[in-house]
Amino acid sequence: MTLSTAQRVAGVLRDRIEGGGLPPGTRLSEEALGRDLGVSRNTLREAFRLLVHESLVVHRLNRGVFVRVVDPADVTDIYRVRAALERAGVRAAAGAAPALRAAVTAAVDHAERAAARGDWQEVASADLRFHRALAALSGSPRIDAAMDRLLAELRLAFHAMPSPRRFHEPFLVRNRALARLLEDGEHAAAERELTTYLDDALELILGALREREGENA
Amino acid sequence: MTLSTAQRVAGVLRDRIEGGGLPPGTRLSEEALGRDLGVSRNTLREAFRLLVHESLVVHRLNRGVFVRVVDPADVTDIYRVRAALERAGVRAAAGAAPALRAAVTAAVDHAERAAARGDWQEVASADLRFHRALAALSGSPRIDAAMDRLLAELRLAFHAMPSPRRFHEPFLVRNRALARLLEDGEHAAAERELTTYLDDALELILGALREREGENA
DNA sequence: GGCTAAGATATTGTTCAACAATTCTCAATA
DNA sequence: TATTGAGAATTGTTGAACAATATCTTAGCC
Repeated sequence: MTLSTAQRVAGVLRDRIEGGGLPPGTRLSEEALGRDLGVSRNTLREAFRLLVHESLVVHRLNRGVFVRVVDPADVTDIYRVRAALERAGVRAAAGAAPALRAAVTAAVDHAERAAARGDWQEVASADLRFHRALAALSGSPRIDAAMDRLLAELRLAFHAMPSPRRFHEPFLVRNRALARLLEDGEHAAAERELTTYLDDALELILGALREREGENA
Repeated sequence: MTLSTAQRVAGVLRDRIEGGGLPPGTRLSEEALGRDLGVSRNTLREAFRLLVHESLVVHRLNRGVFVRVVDPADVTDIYRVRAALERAGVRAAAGAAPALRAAVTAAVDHAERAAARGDWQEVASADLRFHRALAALSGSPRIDAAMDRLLAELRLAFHAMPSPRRFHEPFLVRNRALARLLEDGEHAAAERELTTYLDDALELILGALREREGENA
């Protein structure tokens, strides 16, 4: 066993949260969960800390931990950071390792193949990989880790999205265009396109969140 | 008491680490520290998690927690991320809230006053505040938090620096120049200057680390 | 009826003691 | 010198207990 119990428990909870089994806002009771998963409260608390670090849950003193609720302000902020990190990647594209540049194109290829066979879940996943690959062009472990955390947070917000197809389809062609600009060394143009790209995506998500907000009111 | 015991303990350890009382590489024994601070092992472990989150310590399974050792590769990476975040701030300067822009100038003023009276410790602190203020121009809570973590990590590396004056003095005038470019709306020039600025600072630190490396060999 | 306040209940925060699992130490051996 | 293996030391995990805090209930009041 190379993973601690707390790490395994955190893994189970992570899956349940990302799978929708534990919707945003749910309170994670120490006693109930500990009994359910067969671990002590102390170990469960260590698992909670790990998830707090991934910002999948929030911890409120004397009140417990809750599945993170990602509101429109959070989404806006996440896109601000993404813009900073992905732009840095695009800027570094010229001097990036060939393997890192290849990963960008590979992600776009993958997304297009998934779209061709109508697997929109996989398209969504490949799209996230594409953006992570953009940021990874910087060759920075800390930027990679930051992107992973940001995209995990964003996945929580995507739970509120109705149709993955409606959201991802328009961006397939833009991903390809962006990848081509990078291959051709058009860095300034790529940076400009990336900026408007992210702005448009943000607007789409905010629109969907507002709709869902309306439903629940 | 609005702070948990674990948070207070983490605070004590943070001070000891940043104050140099616990040098990089030191192993933090649960039994010894718990006895010293008068808290149980479980509480101490929660405090450790908080410090791991701040990346002041690292946790190795079954081996314990150690004060973080920041090596040249880390410093280089930290500067990569800083460049991404501070450049994003500079880019957002035009539309930033007046209070955020004022904070940049205020930090430069503060540093110059501290230098005038020879308080180089305070100059160092004001310099960090200046760079945090640059990143904060984005108006993003996540970028602010990320910068705080990065600068905390960097402070660990500064322990190896011989003279704060030798390192910070040359940058006083460049800080002022950068702030002025921002005030005058010269954003492109500011971004260029920031890039070379950070490259130069990185070289200086790496040089100092290499020197110290030589001493210990 | 609705509101406030006091008390009862449930949950988290912290400690302790014990044992299991893993790593480290170091002497004996080839 | 390198290796191995037993013993020591340390971390990982558990369960129970009590304290501190939050939440719920209910009695009393307007």
